[in-house]
Amino acid sequence: MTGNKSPESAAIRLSLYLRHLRKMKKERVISSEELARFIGTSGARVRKDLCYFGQFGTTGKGYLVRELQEEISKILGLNRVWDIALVGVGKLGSALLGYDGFRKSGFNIRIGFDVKSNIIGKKIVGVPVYHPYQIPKMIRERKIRMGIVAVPAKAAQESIDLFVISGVEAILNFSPIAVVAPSYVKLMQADLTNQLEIMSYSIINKAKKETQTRIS
Amino acid sequence: MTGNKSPESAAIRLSLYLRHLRKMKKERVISSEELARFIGTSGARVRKDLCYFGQFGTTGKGYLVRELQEEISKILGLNRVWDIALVGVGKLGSALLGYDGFRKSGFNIRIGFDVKSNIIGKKIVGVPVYHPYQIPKMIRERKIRMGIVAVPAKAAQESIDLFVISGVEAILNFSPIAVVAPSYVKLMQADLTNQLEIMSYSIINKAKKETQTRIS
DNA sequence: GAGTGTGAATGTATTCACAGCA
DNA sequence: TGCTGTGAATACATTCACACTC
Repeated sequence: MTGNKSPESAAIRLSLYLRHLRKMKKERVISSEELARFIGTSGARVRKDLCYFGQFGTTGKGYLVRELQEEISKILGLNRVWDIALVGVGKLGSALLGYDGFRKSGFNIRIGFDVKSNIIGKKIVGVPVYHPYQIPKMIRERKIRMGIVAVPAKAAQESIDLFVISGVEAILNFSPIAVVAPSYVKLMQADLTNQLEIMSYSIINKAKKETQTRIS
Repeated sequence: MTGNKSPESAAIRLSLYLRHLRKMKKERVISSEELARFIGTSGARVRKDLCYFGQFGTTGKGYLVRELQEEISKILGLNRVWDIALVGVGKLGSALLGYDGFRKSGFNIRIGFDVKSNIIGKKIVGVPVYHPYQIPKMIRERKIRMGIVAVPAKAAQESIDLFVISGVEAILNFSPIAVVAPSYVKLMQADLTNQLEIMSYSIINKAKKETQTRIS
C-alpha cells in the first residue's frame, strides 16, 4: 500500500535526492544506500520517503536513475516553470533577483514591488518594479502563485496580506518577524537572524553539555 | 522539575518570544496566552517552552517582561556579540554584509573570504576580504566561532571543511547542495532553492488534496 | 480567580527489521 | 543473494487538562 500519509519532511529530502540524480550521467541504476550516502542519511529513510509516493524501485536491483528523476520532479511539481513576485527590492531583494540558481531550477522572479519612488517604473536586473498598491492587479493578471517578501519587519505582515488577497498560494518570508497567513496559504520562514540565533543557542548549549559531562 | 530535555524546536520559538518582549515598552508583565497570540501559537506551548529552561513566571500573574527578556537572552546566548566569518562575497554574500538586521541583533560579520582576485585585499561594505587559504589562520587568530557559506555549490563542501578544521562551531550554508559536517559542528541549511521547491510541492499537493476531497 | 508548571495523551517522524521478489 | 517496500517499534514534539500557587 502506498496510502501512508507523507510527512512534509520527506519533500525536503526529495529535492536533495533529485539534485543528486541530476548530476548522475553514467549510471543507469542506483540503490537506496548509495543515494543516502550523498545526502547524509540512511537507506531506510530514502526508501521510506520514496515509498510514500509510489513504488519506483526494482527489488534486488535499485532505482532507475532517469525514471526516479522524472517521478520526483512530478511529485515536487518541478517539471514546469514557476513565476514569482517579490516585494522589497532592497539589498537582499536585488541579490535574490540576480541569483542564477533560481532560474536554473525553474523559478522565475517576474515582477518586483517596492515603495522607493526612485526605482518604481525601472527595471532591476531585468525585472520591472511597481508600487505595492499594484500587487493585487498585477498578480491576478499574471496568475502568479508564489511570492517572496524581503521588506523591513514592520511592512512584512502588510505585504503578506496583500499577497494573500491576490491569491498567492505560497510565500517565502525573509523578514525577521513572526507573521501569519491563512492555513490555505503555505508560509515559509527564511528568517536569517533567527537561524543565527539558533546557532548561538547550540554553541552555548553544546558547551554546557560538555561541562556537565565532564563534571558527572 | 525543570529537567525535561529541551527540544531544539523550543529554541526557534524562544527567539520569537524575545523579539516581542523587546518591543514591549509599557507593560511590566505578560501572560503566556498574550505572548502566544503575537507568535501565532498556544499559551500551553509558550509555558512548556519556557518550563524546559526554568521557572520564570509568577503563578496567577504571568511573566515579568524585563526578567523574561533577560533569561531568554541568556539561554540563547544573545547577551553578547558574535563575530562571524563569511566565505563567498558575491551578490548574496555582499547583501548579507550590508544587512543591518544582523548587527542590530549582535551578529557581526567581521571578515570575508573569496577567490575573486579583484576583491581580495579590498573592503566590501567595510569588511576586509581575503583568499580562502587564509581561513584557518585568520579564524583562529580572531577566535571566530560562527561561519556563513555563500559560495557556488561546487565550492560549498570545501568551504565547510575549511571552517571545520579552523574550529568554527556553527555554520550557516546557503549553497544549494547537500553538505556534511562532523556532529560536533552545528550545520544549518539556508538553501533558498530548496525552500521554493517545498513551496512548489505544497501548492501541487494542496491542489491534489482538494480534488480528492471533492471526489469522495 | 487567574495563570503557571507539568504529567499524561495524542500526534508526527524516524529507525528497525524482515518478508518477499528478481 | 541483494535490495526494495513496509509493518512495527521507537523516539520526538505538541496538545490537553488540571493540580497548585499567589
